[in-house]
Amino acid sequence: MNRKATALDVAKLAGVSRSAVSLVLNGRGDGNVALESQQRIREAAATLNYTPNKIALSLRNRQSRIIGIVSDQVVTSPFDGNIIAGADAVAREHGFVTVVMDTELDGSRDEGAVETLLDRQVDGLMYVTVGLRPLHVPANMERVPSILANCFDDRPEAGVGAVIPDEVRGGREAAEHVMSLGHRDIAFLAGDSLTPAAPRRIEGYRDAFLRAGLPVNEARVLQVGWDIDAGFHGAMKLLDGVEGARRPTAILCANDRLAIGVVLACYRLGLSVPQDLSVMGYDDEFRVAKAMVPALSTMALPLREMGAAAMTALLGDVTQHRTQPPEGSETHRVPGGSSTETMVPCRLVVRDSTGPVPEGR
Amino acid sequence: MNRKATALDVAKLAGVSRSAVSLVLNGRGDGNVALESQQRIREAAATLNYTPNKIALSLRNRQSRIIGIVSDQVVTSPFDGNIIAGADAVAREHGFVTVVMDTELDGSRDEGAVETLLDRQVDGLMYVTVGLRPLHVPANMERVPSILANCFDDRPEAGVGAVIPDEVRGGREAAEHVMSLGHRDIAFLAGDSLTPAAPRRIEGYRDAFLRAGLPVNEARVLQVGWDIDAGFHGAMKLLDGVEGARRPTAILCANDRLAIGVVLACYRLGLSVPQDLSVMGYDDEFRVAKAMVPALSTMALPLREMGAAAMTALLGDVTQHRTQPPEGSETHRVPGGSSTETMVPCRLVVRDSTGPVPEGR
DNA sequence: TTGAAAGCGATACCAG
DNA sequence: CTGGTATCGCTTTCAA
Repeated sequence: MNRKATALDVAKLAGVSRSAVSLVLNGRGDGNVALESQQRIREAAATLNYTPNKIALSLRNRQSRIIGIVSDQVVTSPFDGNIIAGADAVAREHGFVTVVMDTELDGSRDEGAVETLLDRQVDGLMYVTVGLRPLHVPANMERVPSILANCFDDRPEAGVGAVIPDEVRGGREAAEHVMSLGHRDIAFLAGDSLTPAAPRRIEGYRDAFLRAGLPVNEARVLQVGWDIDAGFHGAMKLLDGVEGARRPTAILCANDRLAIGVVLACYRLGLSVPQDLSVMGYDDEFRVAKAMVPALSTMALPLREMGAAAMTALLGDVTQHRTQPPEGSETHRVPGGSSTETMVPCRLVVRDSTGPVPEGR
Repeated sequence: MNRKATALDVAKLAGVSRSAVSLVLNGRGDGNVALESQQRIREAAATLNYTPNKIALSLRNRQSRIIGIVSDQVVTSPFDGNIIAGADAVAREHGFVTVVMDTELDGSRDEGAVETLLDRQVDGLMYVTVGLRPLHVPANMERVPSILANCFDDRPEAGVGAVIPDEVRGGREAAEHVMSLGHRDIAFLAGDSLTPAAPRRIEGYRDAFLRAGLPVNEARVLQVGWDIDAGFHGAMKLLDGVEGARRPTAILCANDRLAIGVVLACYRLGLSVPQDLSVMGYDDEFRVAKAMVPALSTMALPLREMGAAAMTALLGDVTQHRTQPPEGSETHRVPGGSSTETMVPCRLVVRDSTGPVPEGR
């Protein structure tokens, strides 16, 4: 627990002044400090195991190199987690650290979280949500460069930039995948209309039919919820007691857990996947989609990419911002730049739960 | 983006000195500052929306009020996530903030993470792992108060305290639960022996038989892995083509995903759960165990509690530590106090996947 | 080429 | 009861 070495300790050991230490260790030694002094300084720093105190640095530079992340719910979901992981990796590359505050779905807590983070002098702020949704951006967020990931500003003018997945396209490409296998009677088991994710995926599903010149059978679209049991009961409704020719040949699910429920229902009814019925998930949930029996074909959410893209944009803003302030001018956040909506495409993952349409259908 | 107000601004507006501001705002005003001055100071602070700069505070107090958390893999698992959530809640209550660095299972990165965190002057460190396991504690961790959650020091002397779940007891109580329903031929589908979790749960399973005065049938214990497909194939081995009377009547799984696989296999074989076979999970994974069809009986890991317990112990150490340093003494981390292993019990959750043993077994 | 000094923002001690 | 001053650790400017 010995106290860490300071620049002064290094200076003493090397027999020079603090300033010299600072210069040398920041690469501005050449042309300012004698070469032999530089050498001694570096050695001293090494033996003392010196690293500058980031807190002092932050105070001095008025820049903490901390990015605050406010999250819906990191906790229980792989979703936020992966976005944050992607963001964090980019931040780390640039010498930033992230601190995340989780509101655990208590919307009233986000103002406080932003406040705390701002008090800590974060250089930028990112708001991440588990599911795609409009966000009422906490008031103080605009005090520093900010960005939204997996959510978007609920005000029409879109004050804060956002990075979101292209759900419409995802839904469309999922449908096109099974269509390419010959399926025409395709059901869609959606989550709910509380968040825009399901509606957008459904929109994509409709687009696919439109593009293929096929009619959409609205009775095939069921909004059932998001969990395994919802998938199970939804599939039962679609399949149980329904004679073969009137059954859909493929079921698209709005997430992988629904797909588990569907497969469960199929097995219970003695149906094989994908021989009798093709099933698709959505999300490519870690340790689930790939490990299912059969392994799930699914539409992977580009979570890490979204996090990385969001952080890249944010860091751009942060560093730009930093060099800017003309000392005392009431700089308002410049619209433009990051205050746009960036759509990241989803990725089709074909595994074993989708196959050719059964003979005669 | 106007620069935040400083104590000096408040002092100016109130027409007093910085020191007065400091005293009043820290509750030490009475008896030191005139009442009317206090009033003016408070007003000034309010109108300027003043909050002290935490960075300056940290520098001054040599205490950052930041706890660093190094994690295996927050990202993709609800496991770490919940531990961290529990820890974070406690930290927040005490005015601390946590910053977590995820090594994403790259063991070589934890030294670096600890280094970064230490550079940031964290007041304490916590190491969290996804699965229970022995940990080679990174060298520098001992420079500040530290604790392990869901892992334990691999050195025999146990230098660093740890909070872990009582897996042996969990395994035993899971077995006792189905025994209480009349089951005697009980199989155990374990993960693997790479981590201590499965072996300990198996040990508990054996304990249950021992206590009940029953023999353990070692052929009923299968170490298959941790995923859905492993559960599926494990169950197939146990059930497929095996005549009724020679089948186990209950299968205990080392996690909930294995249990999903087992149920999948049962349905495929035309077996009902729990009428023909009782199935138990482990972990009580969020959005999985409860939503399964049938809802899974399981042994809940006390993740939040573990996180909370670990943070409570750590904070105790941190604050104690702080008042202690006799200025320049080579204080070594005192063994005792938190450097013990705390076992947190798991919680039996009975749902619909376990039931009375079938007639005649 | 080097060292001394001025902040960054806040606290605490100590004269006045 | 109050205000000046040193300090935390570092960077940067300015003289010597």
